[in-house]
Amino acid sequence: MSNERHAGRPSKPVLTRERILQAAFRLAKDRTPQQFTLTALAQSLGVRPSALYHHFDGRAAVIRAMRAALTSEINGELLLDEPLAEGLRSWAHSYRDALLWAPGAIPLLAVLPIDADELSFAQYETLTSRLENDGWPTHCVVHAIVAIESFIIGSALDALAPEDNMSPGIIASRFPRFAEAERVRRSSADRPADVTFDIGLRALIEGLRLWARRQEVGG
Amino acid sequence: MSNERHAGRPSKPVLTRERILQAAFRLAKDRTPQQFTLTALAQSLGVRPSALYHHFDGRAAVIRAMRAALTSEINGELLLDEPLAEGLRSWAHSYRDALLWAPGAIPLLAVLPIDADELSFAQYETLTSRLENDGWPTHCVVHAIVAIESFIIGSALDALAPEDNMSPGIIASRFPRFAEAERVRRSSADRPADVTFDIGLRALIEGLRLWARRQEVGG
DNA sequence: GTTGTTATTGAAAGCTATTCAATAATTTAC
DNA sequence: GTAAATTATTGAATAGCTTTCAATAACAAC
Repeated sequence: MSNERHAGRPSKPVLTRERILQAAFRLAKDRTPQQFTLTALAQSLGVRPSALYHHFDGRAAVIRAMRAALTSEINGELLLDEPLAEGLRSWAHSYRDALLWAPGAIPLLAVLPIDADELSFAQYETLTSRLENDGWPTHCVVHAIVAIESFIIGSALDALAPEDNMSPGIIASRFPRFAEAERVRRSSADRPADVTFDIGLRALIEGLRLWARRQEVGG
Repeated sequence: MSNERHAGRPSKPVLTRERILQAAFRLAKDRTPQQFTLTALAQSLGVRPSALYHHFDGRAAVIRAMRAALTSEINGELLLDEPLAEGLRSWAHSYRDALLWAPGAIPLLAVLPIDADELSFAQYETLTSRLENDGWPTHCVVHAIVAIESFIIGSALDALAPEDNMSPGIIASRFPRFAEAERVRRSSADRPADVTFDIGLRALIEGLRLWARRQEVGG
């Protein structure tokens, strides 16, 4: 029972950046950002909060590292799938999946100033090449990328909301048409938020492609 | 100089819910969520933090009230504009504008569990009616609404990022095609985020309309 | 005028992040 | 092999946060 640790360096190292990050993601899964504290993180690792400062510069640094870890989970290779629309969709799904893997982390990340990293730029470069090679005018490319990314992030936030968020319940009688439409949507086998994401994504990509075509012709 | 206030009820009431909310929005404009504290809010009102508890149940209640205020800024009437696509676009712009009016509030709101309120439901009901009257199949309606709303929220978050967020700067040489495409986008007179939002919104609406049409025919 | 209600201050408890000295184990240097 | 340096932890201390509650003073009702 002498699992007690004293002050001083432990015989076997207790913490690593990886272990801390793992615990951070575990914690983020079922905590609100306010409940995501270094105290709780330390406790889940059986360690004092100050010990974390040997591996990270503080709470914000932990969260930045989490974002980097999530970013690296996005599979940029998928962008090369054929045809283009297919590659875009696969990549977008991979992006959203990575975000949803740690639900509690999304608002956490949304709150920090975003410093686009190396890896994100690499993916943007790939995206740009694919779009341009497919005939998209240069001035359309970044608009398309940002629009898709915005949709992905908004959809991830939507997926966080409780599933019955859109069900008026008692209010149903006062908003009958919407209540019925929502009932229909929820009758699907899959999670409504997932279905909506796929539908919206396809629609957005198709709409952007049509727009880019018109830009091409019109000048 | 005897502006000093003692303990005890002041001669003229110092606080009202409205005054507190005004100050909260002012504060949210240039503070991160972490810096959005009741202490700071109280100070900006020349009052002690505990005084706020007479008007709101706490920090979360203040933020909820801010969300309600923002929601009421969204102009649902615009949904009735003709034609449908035009109404949708006006409404979406009004929605995003309301969010952007208090930039610091967006991450704040994104963090709280979202309890859709009366007013949101009313707008959803209007939306549903418009779409159905325009021939959209019932099972398409809520997917379309949620997709558009996700895009709006994602775009609002995007507009929060520093403007030069996407400019690789020194990294330009390593990602030449993207760097050039982004340079072109930023050469526009308007704020890039605003332009992208309008483009993406049109594309999304067009894509959704095409999809809904196909659903109509195919069953 | 007394009594009750209201809106504030002030004090206190219990969180939090962060800093830094103290400590002990390991690694390095000689 | 031992001394010195480095490393990874604990423990204590500070400062700021939210929240609760008693104390206070003005106003309102009767």
